[in-house]
Amino acid sequence: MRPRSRRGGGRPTISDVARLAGVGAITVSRALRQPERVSESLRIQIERAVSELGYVPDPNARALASARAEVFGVLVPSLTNNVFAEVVRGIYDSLSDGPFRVQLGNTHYSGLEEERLLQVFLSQRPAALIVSGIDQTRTARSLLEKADCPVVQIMETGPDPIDMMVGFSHFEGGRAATAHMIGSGYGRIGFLGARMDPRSQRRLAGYRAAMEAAGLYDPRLVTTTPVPSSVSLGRDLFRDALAKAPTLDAIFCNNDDLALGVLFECHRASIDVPHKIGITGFNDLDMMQVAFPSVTSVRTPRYEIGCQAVGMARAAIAGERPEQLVVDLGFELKARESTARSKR
Amino acid sequence: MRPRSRRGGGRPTISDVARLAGVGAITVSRALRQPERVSESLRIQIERAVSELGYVPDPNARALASARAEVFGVLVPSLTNNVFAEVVRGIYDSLSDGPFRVQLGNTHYSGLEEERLLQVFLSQRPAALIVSGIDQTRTARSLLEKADCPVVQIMETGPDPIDMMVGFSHFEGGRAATAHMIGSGYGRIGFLGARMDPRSQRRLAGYRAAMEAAGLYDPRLVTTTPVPSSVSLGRDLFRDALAKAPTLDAIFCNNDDLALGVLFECHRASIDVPHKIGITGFNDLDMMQVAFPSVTSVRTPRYEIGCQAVGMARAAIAGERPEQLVVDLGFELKARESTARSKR
DNA sequence: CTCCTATTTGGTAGCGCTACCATCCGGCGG
DNA sequence: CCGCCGGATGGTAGCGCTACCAAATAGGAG
Repeated sequence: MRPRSRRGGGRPTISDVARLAGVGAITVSRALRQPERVSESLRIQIERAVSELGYVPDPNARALASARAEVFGVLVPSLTNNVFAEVVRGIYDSLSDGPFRVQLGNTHYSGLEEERLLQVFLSQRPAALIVSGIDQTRTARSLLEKADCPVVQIMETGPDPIDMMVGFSHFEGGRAATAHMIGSGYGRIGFLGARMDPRSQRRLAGYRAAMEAAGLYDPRLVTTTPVPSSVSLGRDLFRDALAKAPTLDAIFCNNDDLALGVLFECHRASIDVPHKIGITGFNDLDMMQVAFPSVTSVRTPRYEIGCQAVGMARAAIAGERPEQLVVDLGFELKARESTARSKR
Repeated sequence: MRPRSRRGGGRPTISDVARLAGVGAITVSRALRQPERVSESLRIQIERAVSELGYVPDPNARALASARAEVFGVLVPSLTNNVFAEVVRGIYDSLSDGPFRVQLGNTHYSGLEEERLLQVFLSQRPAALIVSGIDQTRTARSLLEKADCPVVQIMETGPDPIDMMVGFSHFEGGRAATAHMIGSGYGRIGFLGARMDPRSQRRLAGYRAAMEAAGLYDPRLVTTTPVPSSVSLGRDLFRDALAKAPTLDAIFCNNDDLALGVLFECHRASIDVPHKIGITGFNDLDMMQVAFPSVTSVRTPRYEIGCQAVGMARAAIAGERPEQLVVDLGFELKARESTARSKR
C-alpha cells in the first residue's frame, strides 16, 4: 500500500513537483519543455520545486507518452577507426548542449547488421537517424525512407539522398591525390587499398581516372584486400605491391594507417622517400605532418561532418529544413615531404 | 476515433500480437521474455504472430513498466583515444548478443561532466553502469553507491571498489617499462607525459619508483603537460626534454602517440634509436611493432577490459555475482628494437 | 458593459508494457 | 469423489509522462 515504493524506487515524479509547486502536473511538463508558454511566476516556482526535489524527468515515460524519443540513432561501420571516432565525437559534442541522447550502433561494415540495428533503433522512434555512407541495402533504404524522422547520410555525397547528406567526394579526393603525385613527377603510382568498402572503391576509381587521364593506368599497380586496414597491413601490402611491380615509384594509400606502414617499411628497407618512392595517405591524421619525412595526405573534415550532420538534423526537427539538403564539405590536399620528389 | 493512428503511427503492439495469436497480452510478454514459462504450443503460435506482424517491443514502454531499462551506461573520458575506443568496442561486441543497449557518455576527463552524465544516465534506471577509472568525485561516487544496479570501474584496479573493477596496475606498468630500460643499460631515462590524468600519474609514479630504486631519479628528467596527447605533442615534449636534460639517453612515454612523435623527431634530427636514445611507449598499438625501429611498449588489455566488464555486469544482473569483484587483467612488456641498446 | 478572442492553466485519457494477483486446469492423495 | 496443489494463463492496474481538449482568466473591440 505504498505505491511510491512499489516500483519507482522513490524517485520524485512530475506530480510530486506539481504538488510542491502548487500547480498541475501538465504545467510542470510545459514549464520544462516550453518555458515561454508558462508565466514567469509559475516558472520560477516550478524551477524551485524541481531543484528542491532533485527531479529529473524519466526519458522513458516521456518517450512513451509523446511517441518520440529524444535520441539520435547513429550507425557507423567501426568504432575504432579514427575517422569514425572523430565523426562520433563531433556528433556527441554537437549534441551535448541539448536534450538529445545518442544511440550508437556498430555495423561492422555489414549491410545486414545495419538493417538489424536500424530495426532496433526505429523501435524507439528516434528523433533523427545518422547513417554512414550512401550504399544502404534496399531494405535499409526503404526502412529509412519510411522513418518519420530526419535522416542524414554522412561521409559521402551522392545524387539520390534519402533525406539529407553531409560528406565529400571520395572519388575527387582519390583523383586529387593521384593528380598531385603525377604532377610531382611520379609515373608508376601504385594504389594500396584495405577493407575496400564503398568509399575506398570510389577513392580507387578517382585514382584510376587520374591515371587513365595521364595514360599511366596499369592494373598491376593496384593492390587491394578486403582485410581491415592497419599499419602492419600497409607494410605487407607494400611488399606485395613491390613484388608485383618492382618499378613502382609512388604509392597512393587508401588511408593513413597504410601509408604509415609503407613509410616504416621504406625506412626498414632503406628506400628513399620521396626520391625512390613517393607516398600519399588519406584522411590526414595528426601524425602525418609529424612523420619523417612528413607524409602527403588528403585532409578530410571528419569532426565537421559529425557537427554538420547534427546541425542539419536539429534544424529539420525544429521544422526549419535546411535549404541545402546535400552538403559537400570538401577536402584539402596537404602536400608534404613524402611526395616532394623534385627538391624546391 | 482511430486510436491506432493517433500517436503510435500504426506500429503493432503487444495486444495486436495477442489478438492474432488468440492469447492474452501478458502471455505474449512472457513468451518474449521467459519462453520457458509458456507452453510450447502457445509459444510457437505467438512467435508466428510476432513475425507475421513484424512486432518489435517498445523499449520505452518496457522500461517504464518494469522500472528498469535494458541499457548499459558507459562513461569514458574520450571517444577518439584509441585506448577507450577499443574498450568501447569490446563493450559493444560483448553486448551485441543480448537485449542490452549501450548509452555512451564522454566525460572529457572532467569529474563534473561525469557527475552530470551520471545523473542523466541514472534517470533511466540502467541495467548496469561502467565507469572509467577509480578517481570519481565524492558526489559521483555517492551516486554510484546508491545506484541500484551493478557498477564496474574499468581501466584500473584499486583497493576500494564501489562494486566491481576490471583493469590493471598502471603503476606496475610504468615501473616495468622503466625497469626494462634500466636493465637494458639506460641511465638518464626521461619521462614524457601528456594529459596527466590519474592513470598517467600512476604510470609516472611507477617510473619514479623504478628510478629511485636504481638511484637514478632526477626530477629534471620528467616532462609533463596537461595538454591532450598527440604525436606532434610527443615531438614537442621531446625537444623540451632534450633542452632541459641534454644527457638524456632514453624516454619512457606516457603512451604510444608520444613515443611515435619522439621516434619521428629522432629520425628528423638523426638521433640513433636505440643507441643514442631508447624509447618505450605505453599501450602497444599495432603500429609500434611495425615502426622502424620497432618500439618497445607495454601491451594493455583494452578490448578485453571492455569484454570482461560486460561479462561481470551481466553475471551480476543475472544474480550470479562473480567471486572475484576485482579483476586484474595485467599487462605485458613488449621489448623491441627501440630499447635494444646492446646488440644481441 | 457585453461579447469575443487570445492566453494561461488544468483534467482526462491514454502511450505500450509488465508487476501483481486471480483464475483455471489437470493430477494427485485421502 | 472431494479437496488440494502447482503450473499455465489471464485481468487489472498502474509505470511517469504528454496529447488533447476544456476551462478559466485577461484583454480588447464594439
